[in-house]
Amino acid sequence: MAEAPVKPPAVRGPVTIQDVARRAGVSTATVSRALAMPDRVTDATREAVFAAIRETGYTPNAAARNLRAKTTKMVLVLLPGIGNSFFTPILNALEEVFSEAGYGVLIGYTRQDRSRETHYARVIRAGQVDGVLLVTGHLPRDEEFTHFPYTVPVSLLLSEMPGYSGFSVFDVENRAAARTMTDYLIGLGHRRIAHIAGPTLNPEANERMAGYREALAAAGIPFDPGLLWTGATNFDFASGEAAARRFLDSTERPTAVFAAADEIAFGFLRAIRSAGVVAPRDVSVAGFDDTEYAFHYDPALTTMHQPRAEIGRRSAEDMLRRMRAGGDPEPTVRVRLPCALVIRESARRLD
Amino acid sequence: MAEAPVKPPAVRGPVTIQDVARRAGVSTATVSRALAMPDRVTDATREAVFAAIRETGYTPNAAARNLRAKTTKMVLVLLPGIGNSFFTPILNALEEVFSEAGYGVLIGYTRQDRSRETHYARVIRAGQVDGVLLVTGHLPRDEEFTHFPYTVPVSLLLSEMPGYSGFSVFDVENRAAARTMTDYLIGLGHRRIAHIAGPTLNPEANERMAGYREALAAAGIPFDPGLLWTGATNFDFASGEAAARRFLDSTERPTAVFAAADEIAFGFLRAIRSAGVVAPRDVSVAGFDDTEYAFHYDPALTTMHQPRAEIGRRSAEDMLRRMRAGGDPEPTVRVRLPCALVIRESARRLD
DNA sequence: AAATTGGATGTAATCGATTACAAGATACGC
DNA sequence: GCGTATCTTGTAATCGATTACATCCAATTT
Repeated sequence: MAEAPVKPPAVRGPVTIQDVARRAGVSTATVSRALAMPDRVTDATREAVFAAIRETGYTPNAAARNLRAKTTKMVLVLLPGIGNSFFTPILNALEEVFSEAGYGVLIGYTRQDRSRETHYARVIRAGQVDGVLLVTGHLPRDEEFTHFPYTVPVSLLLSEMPGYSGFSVFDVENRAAARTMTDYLIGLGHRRIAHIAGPTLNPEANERMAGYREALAAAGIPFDPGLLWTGATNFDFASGEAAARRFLDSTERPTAVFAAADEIAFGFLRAIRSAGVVAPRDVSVAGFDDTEYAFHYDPALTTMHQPRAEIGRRSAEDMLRRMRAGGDPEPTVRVRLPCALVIRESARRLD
Repeated sequence: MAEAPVKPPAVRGPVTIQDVARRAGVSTATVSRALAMPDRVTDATREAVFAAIRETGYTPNAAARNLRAKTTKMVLVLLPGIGNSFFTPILNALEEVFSEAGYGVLIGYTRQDRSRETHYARVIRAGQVDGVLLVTGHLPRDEEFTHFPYTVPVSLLLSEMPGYSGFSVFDVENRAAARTMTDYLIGLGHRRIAHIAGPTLNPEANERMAGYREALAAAGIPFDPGLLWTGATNFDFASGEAAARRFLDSTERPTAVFAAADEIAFGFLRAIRSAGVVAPRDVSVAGFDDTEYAFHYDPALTTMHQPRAEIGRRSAEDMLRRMRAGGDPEPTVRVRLPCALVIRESARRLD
């Protein structure tokens, strides 16, 4: 008899409200009430119920509760599924707010795949979630989304969908931010400034491009189509590398390059370095996003800070408000946050 | 009459199996059967049911199904909630396999917070998920996890838990990998090799440290405690920066530094660079993980590749197998994958 | 032509919680 | 001492699907 035997949990298998009621000597209704409205039962009853719950290790069955309450306490977050480290702060903030409020966070990666979009649309229609947050840049191509009102509240994060309505939108002032960055580069004395644009079909990418052109125009610098590098299919390293080939092949290279995303800038920086071109010595480079690596890269990247965590937090709070409203047509909101210029090492004053 | 009015969906609000049954002129049992076992109903009936489903836009209610079937088709993935870009490939692979199999992926960030761990333990006990994947490095401190068998299958990813049993474990050969890396640095002519260890309490960090010491011993290099830099609280930039201060203050600096994680290496690289020390010119640096930035950093990082996506995929497949087994005590597995040395630019032969 | 077989379908119980309603108990006022 | 208001608790319906069992009908066998 070397050690005391480990005492197994009192009850194995699913403990139901019936078990608790029997043990506490009350009805299931009373157990339910003791849990939901503790002050509607006598002190003695409450004690007995809680004791029985403790002894049995009871946890209410979620499916039964959901069925009755027509609510699931779950939200679905749809992400594109590529370049995910960018989305991490958003996801983190969302999980923080939602789990605090007792909601579970279901994630779905659509990977731009239509069948995966319909898959998740079915999850929504099946009443498996109380709300949906789209961080994909577009609506799932499914009937669920072709008509307003939707069965559950829907929010758009980081991008808007002109022409559609019925959801809250949380994004940043892409155009103004790109304008600010370009103004900054111009202020450093640059006049031949290239822009590595994001995906052509992406609204944010186009806003950033517009901001870039706006700044040039305001400074009286004629727009040179040869310095607008499009063709990116994503905000990723590869797009930066493609741009680097263009840069290196140029007869007259730009003195500054403004990338539509940090990852694009990193891909660009790495690729030109292989050719012996170093930023900021030989060319100034700026990014957009202020991802965690912007600070830690070499050179530290001058970029526009996007308040990703704040977008996550605020959209989660708005979603909670709308979900709690029940079926009522709770008003949606349109939140557009400013970005902040973060000056680091990768761009410098032109000699 | 400028445009054709948009036709709203046939039915608004939740469509139940009753609605479909009524419309198809059959009983709810038949609808259910037409869906679950199409060959057990006549062609005509099946047609009628499917037509009714199409017309009404019916989707089975998940809660009702879960309640009856005692299954939720959901898995919970618990993550530490810090340094998340490292976990992204795992999460991606998990979502891919699970959603393909019709399972939803619920994420939870524990942030090492006890209350958050119990929160998610309650989610598990409530029968809200059919399986749990822990990527947190430790078991949630909750009664649910103090006794085997658990209510649902549990798997451990990236770390093991000596002394506990009942779950499948998927990790990498940390010790052998660290040995290989250290051997490689020794092979480059280095003898004063420092190791920036991971968190003291982290088993993987300790295995890597053991591999480092093993290699030194095998090469006949006496272990110098002054070159084992502990004190990291996480596998993050900050720990690398702290190590950099130690490096810069050293009277006799090591010629090579092996960091227990890529992010630690990046933090180290950036901090020494501020002091004018450049890798690999002045010091060779190696990492561990092979995160996406290892390739894109400057200098490109020599590191050990951890097959994160494969860990995600294989653990998901094992989990599916165990969940499908129902309540039977399906055997667990122990998968330990090898890492691969990835030679890039940050470490070089000692002159 | 009657008996038997098998396939298709319907009826109703079931999963586990919540909650409207009913009933019982207690206290209070007259 | 009795009626009424208030508070507590129990009974039973309900949420929407699945499925064991019963039933019905047509095809096959004798």
